[in-house]
Amino acid sequence: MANPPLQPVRGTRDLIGEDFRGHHHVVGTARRILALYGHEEWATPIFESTAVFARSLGETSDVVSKEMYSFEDRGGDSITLRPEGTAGVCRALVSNGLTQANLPRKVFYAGPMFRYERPQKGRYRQFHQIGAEVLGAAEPLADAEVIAAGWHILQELGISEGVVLEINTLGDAESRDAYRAALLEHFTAHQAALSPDSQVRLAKNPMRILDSKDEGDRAIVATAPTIQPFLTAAAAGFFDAVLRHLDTLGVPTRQNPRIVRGLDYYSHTAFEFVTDRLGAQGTVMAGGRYDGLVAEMGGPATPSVGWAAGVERLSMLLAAAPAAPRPVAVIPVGEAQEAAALGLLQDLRRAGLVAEIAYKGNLKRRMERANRLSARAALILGEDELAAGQVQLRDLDAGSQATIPLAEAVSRLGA
RNA sequence: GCGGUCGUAGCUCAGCUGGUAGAGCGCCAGGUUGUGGUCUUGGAUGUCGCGGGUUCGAGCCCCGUCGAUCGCCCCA
Repeated sequence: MANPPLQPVRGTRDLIGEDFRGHHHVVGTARRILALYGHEEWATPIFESTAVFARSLGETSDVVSKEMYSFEDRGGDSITLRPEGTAGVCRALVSNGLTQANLPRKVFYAGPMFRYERPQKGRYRQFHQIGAEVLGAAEPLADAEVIAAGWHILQELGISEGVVLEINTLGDAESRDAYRAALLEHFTAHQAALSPDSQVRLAKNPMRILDSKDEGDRAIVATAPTIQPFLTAAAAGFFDAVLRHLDTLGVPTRQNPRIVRGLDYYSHTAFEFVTDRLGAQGTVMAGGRYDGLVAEMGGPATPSVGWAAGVERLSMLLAAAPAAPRPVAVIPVGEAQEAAALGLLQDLRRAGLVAEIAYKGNLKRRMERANRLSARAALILGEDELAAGQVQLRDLDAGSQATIPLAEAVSRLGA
C-alpha cells in the first residue's frame, strides 16, 4: 500500500506561483513605503512565552481564551505561537533596553501569525501580517502619520478605491470608564431584547455590543449613547487633533462611533480600513493607540500607536499579482555548442537579465520549454552561426528572427 | 465552538428513476531529426476525498470522518 496522501494542516496553505507573487508584492510594497516614513524593520520570534500574549491582549479576549496555539516545551515552559505582532514588538523594546534612547522609534514587521479559528474566506490559522508601530510618542501627529503611511501603502497597491478608513476614539481611561457605565445602563435596560451573544457581551465587555451584526441588537445600538459626551476635554482634544492631521495629510476619514477594537490594550484612537469586497472579513488593516502596553511588558510608560494588516486579505484585493519575469532562453543546437551557450548564459545574467537554459532536449524541445517559461526571446546557437561568431536572436512574441553577432547579444536584449 | 453548501482525470466540470466514468483545457507522441506559440492526427489519464452500511449491484441512497467553501462568534 502506498502512503496515504498528505494534506496541509487545516487553515494552512502553500504560497506558490501567483499566490506567492501577490504576497511578496504586498510585503515588499509595505516595506518600501514604511521606509519612507522612517520605520526600521524588526523580526521578533514567531513564538514567545505565553505570558507575553496572555498579559497584553487581555485574559478574556477571544484570542487569548480560545485561539492561541499554546504548548509546553521540553523544559516545561508554556510557549505560544504569536497570534499578533504588537505584543512581541513591545516585549522586544523592553528586552533590548530600548525604552530610553531614540524615542519615538518607528518599527515595521512582517511575518506569519497563528490563531486557532475556523478557516474562512480571508481567514487562516497560519496567516501573515505586516505591521507598523510608533513607539514612545504621545502626540496625535504620531497617530495621524502612521495611519497616513498605511493609506499610502493601500494607494501604492492600487486597492485604496474600495477601502475606507473608519475611525473612532475610545478616549482615555476616565472617558472610557464613564462611557462603559452609561452603555451598561443602556443595554441592561434592554437586556431581554438583546441577542444571546450580546447578553454574554453585556457581562464580558458591553462595548462589543456596539458592533453586533444582529438585526435586533442594531436597533438597540442605534439609541445607545456615543462616547462623545463622555470624553474628557483632553481626550476630545486629542481626537480632534488626530482628525485634523489626517485631513492635512490627505487621508479621507469616516467617523464611526461603533468601532471597538478587539484587543484590550487600545485607548484613544481606534481605526479600521474596511472593504465590502471580502465578505465577512472586511477589515483589511486595523489598529489604534496602546499607551499602556509597554508598561505591561515591564518597561516604563511608553505611549505608542500602530496597526496591522492581513497580507492574505490585501493580496486578494489586488487586481492581479505581478507577472513572473520573462526570461531569455539560451539554446545550443548541438552538444558541441553547449560551452558557448553557458558562457553567453552567464554574460546575460551578469548583465542583469533573467536567462535560462534547458538541461536537456533537442531544439524543438527547448523551444517548447522556452515558450512554457514565457520567454521573451530565444538565443539560438547553431554550429554554422557560431563558427562565424554569430547567433540567431528570435523574438518569441513577434516570431521574427535575425542573425546577429554573438558579441551584441547582451546589448540587443536591452541590458 | 455552531449552522448551510460542496468533494468525480493535473485544472474546470458533466454523469438520467442506483447497472461498475465522460467532456473541454492541459499533458505525451507524430505531421516538421536546426525552431515554440497557431493548425492537424493519435495516445494516456481516475484508490469517484476516506471509512463503514443498505443492495444482486453504489459516483449516485444512509451514517461517520477528513477537507474545502459561505455565514455566526471573533478577528488582519
